[in-house]
Amino acid sequence: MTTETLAGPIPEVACCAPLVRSPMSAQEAEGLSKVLKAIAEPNRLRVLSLVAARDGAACVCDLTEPLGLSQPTVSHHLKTLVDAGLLAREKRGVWAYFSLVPGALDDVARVLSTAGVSPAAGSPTCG
Amino acid sequence: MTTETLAGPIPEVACCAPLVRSPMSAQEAEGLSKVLKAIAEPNRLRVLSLVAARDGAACVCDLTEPLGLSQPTVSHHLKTLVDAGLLAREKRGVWAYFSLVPGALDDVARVLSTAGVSPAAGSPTCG
DNA sequence: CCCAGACATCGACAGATGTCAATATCTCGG
DNA sequence: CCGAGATATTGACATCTGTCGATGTCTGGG
Repeated sequence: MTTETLAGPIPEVACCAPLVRSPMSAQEAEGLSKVLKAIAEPNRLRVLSLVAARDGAACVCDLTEPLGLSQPTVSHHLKTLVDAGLLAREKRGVWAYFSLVPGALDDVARVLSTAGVSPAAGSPTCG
Repeated sequence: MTTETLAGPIPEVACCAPLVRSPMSAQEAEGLSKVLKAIAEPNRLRVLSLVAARDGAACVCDLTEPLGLSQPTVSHHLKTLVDAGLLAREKRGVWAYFSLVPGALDDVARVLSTAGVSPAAGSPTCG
């Protein structure tokens, strides 16, 4: 058990759900909202930005200073982002390294985008 | 005066701020978070979806039933989305019609996307 | 002029959320 | 085995947020 089961099966963002296409069900909205709520917090946005800036891998101690938050609070935000499927956690020795999950942010972006609605972009693995 | 000044100058999402590019300042994160918080709510996601589905224009009375919410609550959510710059409000007679602000959701999508970081997509009007 | 209907605002309330201090857990070196 | 250091968890607290009922405001018809 490397604390893999954090809070379920990850909300799987909502691959292929253009938002601006057909009326969204309450259930779909709930799932997408979970991921968006994870992103829609100033300090978590900065976390994502900082992780990306450090070549995609950062530990907690790298983030407390630039964020100006306590260590528990940073850990809390990181857990939120991992649960949302946006960050991956890798324990390396004493340190825990967090990295962006490839494509996770892009999935969210694709759902919000209205460009994909018209028949133009061929999204992969979306059948 | 068609009730244009609702709650300020609109957070102007964050045209050209790739999120995954350089460490985001607290101020930038605050602004982007305001728009994302507006989107990151299940019923507001459904509002956007419903408005888009009705050819991009819907009044309050069109939304209360499918959402299962009271009229004041729907008005509240609509105001939040208008303040965030995602919806536009047009008073036509007794009815108030809400429509998607063209490009608003796409701006958010572009900020979240990591695709634009590598030199590939030529984003317009971003100099 | 007055009424009916659509929408906005207000006041109140329960639940969610961000934050920290204190503490627990885990890993490495000696 | 023990201590040091990094991270996770817990408990508490203030604040924010979504919701509704009641009420105010505006427009059009008679």
